Amino acid sequence: MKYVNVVIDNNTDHTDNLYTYLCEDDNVKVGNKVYVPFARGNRIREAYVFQIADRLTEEIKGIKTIEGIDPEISLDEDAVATCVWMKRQYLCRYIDAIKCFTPAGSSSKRGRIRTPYQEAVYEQSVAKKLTGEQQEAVQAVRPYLKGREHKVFLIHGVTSSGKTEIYMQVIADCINRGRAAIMLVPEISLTPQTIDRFIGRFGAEQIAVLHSKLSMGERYDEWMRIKKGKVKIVIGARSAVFAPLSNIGVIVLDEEHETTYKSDMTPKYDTIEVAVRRAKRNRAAVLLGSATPSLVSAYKAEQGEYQRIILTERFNKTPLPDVEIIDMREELKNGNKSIFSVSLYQEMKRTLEEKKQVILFLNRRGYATFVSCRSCGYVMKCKECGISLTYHKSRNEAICHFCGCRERVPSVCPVCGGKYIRHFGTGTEKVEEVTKEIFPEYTVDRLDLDTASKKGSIDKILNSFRRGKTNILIGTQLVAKGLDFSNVGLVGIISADVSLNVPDFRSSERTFQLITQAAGRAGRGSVKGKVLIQTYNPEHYSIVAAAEHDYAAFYRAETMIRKQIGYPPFSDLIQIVLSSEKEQEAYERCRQVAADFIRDAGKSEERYVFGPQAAPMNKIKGLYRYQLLIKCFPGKRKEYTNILNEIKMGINTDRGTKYFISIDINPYSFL
DNA sequence: AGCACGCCGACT
DNA sequence: GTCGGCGTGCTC
Repeated sequence: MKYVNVVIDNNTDHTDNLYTYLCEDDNVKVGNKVYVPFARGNRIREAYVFQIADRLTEEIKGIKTIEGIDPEISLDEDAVATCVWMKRQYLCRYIDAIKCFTPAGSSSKRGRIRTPYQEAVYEQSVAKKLTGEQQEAVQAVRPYLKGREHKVFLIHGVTSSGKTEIYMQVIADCINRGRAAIMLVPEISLTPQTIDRFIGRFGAEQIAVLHSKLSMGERYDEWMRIKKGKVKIVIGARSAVFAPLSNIGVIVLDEEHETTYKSDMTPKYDTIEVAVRRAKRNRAAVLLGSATPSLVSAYKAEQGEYQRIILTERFNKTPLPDVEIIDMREELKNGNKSIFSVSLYQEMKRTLEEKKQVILFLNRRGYATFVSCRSCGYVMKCKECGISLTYHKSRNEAICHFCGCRERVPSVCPVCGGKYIRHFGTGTEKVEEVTKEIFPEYTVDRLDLDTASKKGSIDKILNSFRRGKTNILIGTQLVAKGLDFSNVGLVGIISADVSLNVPDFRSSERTFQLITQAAGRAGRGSVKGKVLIQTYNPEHYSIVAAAEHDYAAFYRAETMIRKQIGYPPFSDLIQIVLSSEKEQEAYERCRQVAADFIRDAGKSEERYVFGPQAAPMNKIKGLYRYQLLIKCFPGKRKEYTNILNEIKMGINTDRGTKYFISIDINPYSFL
C-alpha cells in the first residue's frame, strides 16, 4: 500500500495542486498515468503520479483510492521533474507541462501502426570527409559524449559551413554509444532536405519525425515507437524537445536564434532552456548551431557558460558574397522616388541577362509604422527605451511600446529640418507589382505567408525556382531560411529599415540576422554572388556589420546598448497581459497587478516595472488588453516568479473574475 | 471549471 | 410543503 501525490488532468487553475490518494498496487511508479475518483461526484479522471510515499506526514480526511494504472502511458522521472521545473519557470499549470510530454492522440483502434516516412525511398548518404574545422568541432564534443558529461556548445558557423554534417557525425557517435539523440529544427516544413539527409544516413527505422502535419493517430504511434525505444533519433520542431526518449546523449538545435524556439502558447517555454535542462539531467551534450547566434547565446558563450566552436570556411570554398549598401537618401536627392534604387535595377538587369536568378527580399514584419525622415534617415525613438516609436494616426502621436510614453510627431525633421518626415510601414507589398512592370519579360513569383499558407504551395514555388522556371523570387523571411539554390546571382534587400525599426529592442539583432541569412542565399554554387541592401540608415552598425560579415563587430555594438538599457542578455523581460471585455477593467486590473508586484518585491523595484499601457495589439477576440513589462535582473528570477505566481493564484481564486492574466517570460515579440 | 449544498421566494 | 433559482465553497 502506497500513498501517491497526483496531478489531476483538469483544465482549470483551481485544481492545479497535488492530491493524495491511496494506491493498492505497490508497483506504482512516479510518472504513471492513473485513474482516480475526483470531487463530489467521484467521476473518474486521468491523473499523473508525481510523488510516492509509504506513510503520510499528516492525516488527510476522506482520502480516496486510485482506481487503476494506465499500462500504456507513463512519463519518466526526468519528465516529471521537468514538469515541476516548468511550472515554476514559466508559471504554467502542472497539467500544461504534462501535456507537452504526453501524446495528444489515442491508440489506433484498428491496431495498425501508422509510420510515415517508412515506405519512401531515400538516397543513401555516407559520412562525408570533414574539413579541418568540422573535424575539430566533432572532436570537441566527443569527449563529453564519451565521458557522459553535460556541456552546451555554441557552433557559430558561416552559412554553408557544413553544420549539418557535424550534427550527423556527432549523432552517429552518440548512437554508437547506445544513446539517443534529438535533432530540433525551427520549422519542419522548411527543412525537408535536412530530414532526407538524416533518413538517408541513418535509415528510416531508427528515426521518428514529429511535425504538425501528422494526424493525432500518427502522432500517437510515433510517440509509442519512441517510448518503446525503437527509435534512436527524433527530428522535429520545438515540441520534439519533449520526446519520450530515455538515455539522451545529445540534443541539437539548428538555427538556434530562430524565434520559433520560443513557444507563444501555454506553456510559454523556451526550447533552449528546456533542452539544457533535460540534457543536464541526462548528462548529455547540447549543440546550438547558427550562422548568426542570438545575442543571449553568444553572451553565454562569452561568459564561459557555453563552449564556442567557430567555423569560418564555407564547405564548398565559395567566397562570401560582396555586399553593397545603398543609401536611399541619395536616391531621393537624385529624384528617384521608386522602390528600386538605380544600382539595384541595373544589377538585376545584368544578373538576369547572365541567365542567373534574383531573390528580392522584403522583411515585411509587423504592422507597426515608424516615423522617419527620408532626407537624413532620422527615426523617432524612445529616449529611455531606445526602441522605435510607433505611429498612431488618430492623435498624430508616436508611442513607445515598452514604457508607454508619447511624443508629438514633428512636421519637420528635428535633425536636418527636412520636410520628408513621415510614417513608414507597409507599402512594400507593391514590390511584386512594380517588379513585373519593370521586368515584363521575366517570370516573377512571390513567397510569403499568404502564398505559402496553401498546402504544398511552398514546395511548388521553391521547386519552380530551383528548376530555373522562375527568374525573380520575391519573399519574406521564408526565403531567407536555409534554402539551397545554386544559381542565385543577386539578392536584393528592398528595405532594411522595415525590420530595423520594428518597435522591439531586438530589431537590430533581427536585422543583422535577416541580412546575413539573406546574403547567405547568394552565390552558393561556384559563382560568387552579390547582395544589395537598400536603406535610409546606411551607417547603422547592424547593417554595416552584416555587410562586412562581421559578427564580432555587431556583437560588441549591440551588447553595449543592451547593457546600458538593461535588456537581455543582461536581464529577463517579463510581459504580463491583463485582458477583459471592459477596457476600464483591463486597465484597472493591470494597475492592481503592478501595485501588488511592487508591494511584494519592494519599492526599490518600481523602476523596473513599465506600464500599465494598452498592449500593442490592443483588442483580440473582443478582449481589451493592457500590459506590464518587468525587467528582471540576474538573481531576481526566482523571487519575481514566486511573487507573480502568488498574484496569479489570487486572481484565479477570485470568483467573479471577468478578466484574464497571461504571463510570458522573455517573449519573442511584444506585438 | 464543475458540481453539490443550502438558503430563499413562488407556486401546486 | 417542495421546486428550482443561483451564490458559495471545495475538490485528496
